[in-house]
Amino acid sequence: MTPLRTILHVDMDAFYVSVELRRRPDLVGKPVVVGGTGNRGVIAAASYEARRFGVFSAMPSSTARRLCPNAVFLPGDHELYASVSRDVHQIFQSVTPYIEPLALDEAFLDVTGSVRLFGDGVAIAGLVRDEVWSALQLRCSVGVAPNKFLAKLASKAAKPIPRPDGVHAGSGVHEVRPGEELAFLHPLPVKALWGVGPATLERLERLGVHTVKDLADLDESVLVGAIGAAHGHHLHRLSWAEDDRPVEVDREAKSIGHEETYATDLFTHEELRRELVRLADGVAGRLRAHGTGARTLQLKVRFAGFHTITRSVTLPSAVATAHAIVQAVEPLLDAVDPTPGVRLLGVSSSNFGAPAEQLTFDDLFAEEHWEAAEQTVDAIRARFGSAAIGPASAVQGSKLRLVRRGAQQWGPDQQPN
DNA sequence: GGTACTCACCTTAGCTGC
DNA sequence: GACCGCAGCTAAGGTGAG
Repeated sequence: MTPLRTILHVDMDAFYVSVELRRRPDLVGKPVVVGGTGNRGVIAAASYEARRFGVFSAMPSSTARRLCPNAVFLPGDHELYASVSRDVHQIFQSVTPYIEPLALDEAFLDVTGSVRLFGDGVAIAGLVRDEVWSALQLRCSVGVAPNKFLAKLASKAAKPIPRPDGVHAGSGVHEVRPGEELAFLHPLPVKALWGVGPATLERLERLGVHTVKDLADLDESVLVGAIGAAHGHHLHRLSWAEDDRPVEVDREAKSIGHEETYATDLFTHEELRRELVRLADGVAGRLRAHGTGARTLQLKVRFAGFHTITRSVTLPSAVATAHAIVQAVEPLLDAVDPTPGVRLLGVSSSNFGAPAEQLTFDDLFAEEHWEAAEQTVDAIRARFGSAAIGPASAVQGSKLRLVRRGAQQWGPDQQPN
């Protein structure tokens, strides 16, 4: 029997849009979307007024334009949202040190040890909401429950509701009390469960499972047979409101990667290599910032028809320079036929460890020089910005294009005419 | 016909060493 | 030398989340 916990899930309401509205108050109450402005972009966030027209995050920008032609489309500013997110987390810190960030706009808070100081979970949720509003002029919804999974569903139940006739205010805070878990959980559609996406939903519906109760009543062995052992056991436990995962304060990243969709497809190895150098440069910089290196490097290629392949290589020792990453990944890229057209290229790194431990003396000597050079680049970027300097081989002729991290978070921008 | 980016985790298959 | 079972690793693809 696990001790009773009080977990909050705090979810900012239309976060990116709300941050934009602070500097564009003239747009308050209007349909506003933030995301990729180009035809290959997607929506990152939509105001509740835009949601009334069926516009939601992750929707292709072109679809959103069709559904809501009057919406104001704003390009995203990832660095600004990250900065505001840090301000929000400062407020969380005032009620508990046990914070697990899930994304820029949401986090779990374990406030079990804070109730004696601040009151019960609902009181703490109210405190957080009030402080976020008064300090930052941002709204959030809070779920209160004995575990993470229920807290997350509860925060969703507290959200504003966009309907064709208008936006209806949500409760702001929703609590699932101990003993009331199944009454809250079982009527929900099964796709509300964390871990049920389109593919799993289709398999579950083939078994006649539509609600969480249907899933709970299903024999666990049937579920495991349909969706696999790990996933099946996990979902079965969730359907009975069982979730003892702790709020993890210091989660270490296990992979670091960059990928980019291009406004127009690439057809030559020369173009691909140039993009590979840019991506490797970005990945290497982040590896060094984390004070680590990576042994496994993965190349991702998405072709014009959306078919995607991955190719990976595991090195004998970890690397942390763009030079070494390009050396490792380039042969994988050379084996790819780009003639169908490449719309996306990505490089990611995993299997972290201290770099350059097992190299030969000659390798080490050369790698040390690259590392020193790239550390100098890090220092220049820290002072003058990430677009101030970059590898010459990533630049074509006079067309300097050093995109800062997050600048194309939601797809390529609209192409100038 | 339209689908970004980043990260985590799982499954399956193949290979290697014992 | 051939084969088996097992564990561990790697590679590739898939799924899901926010």
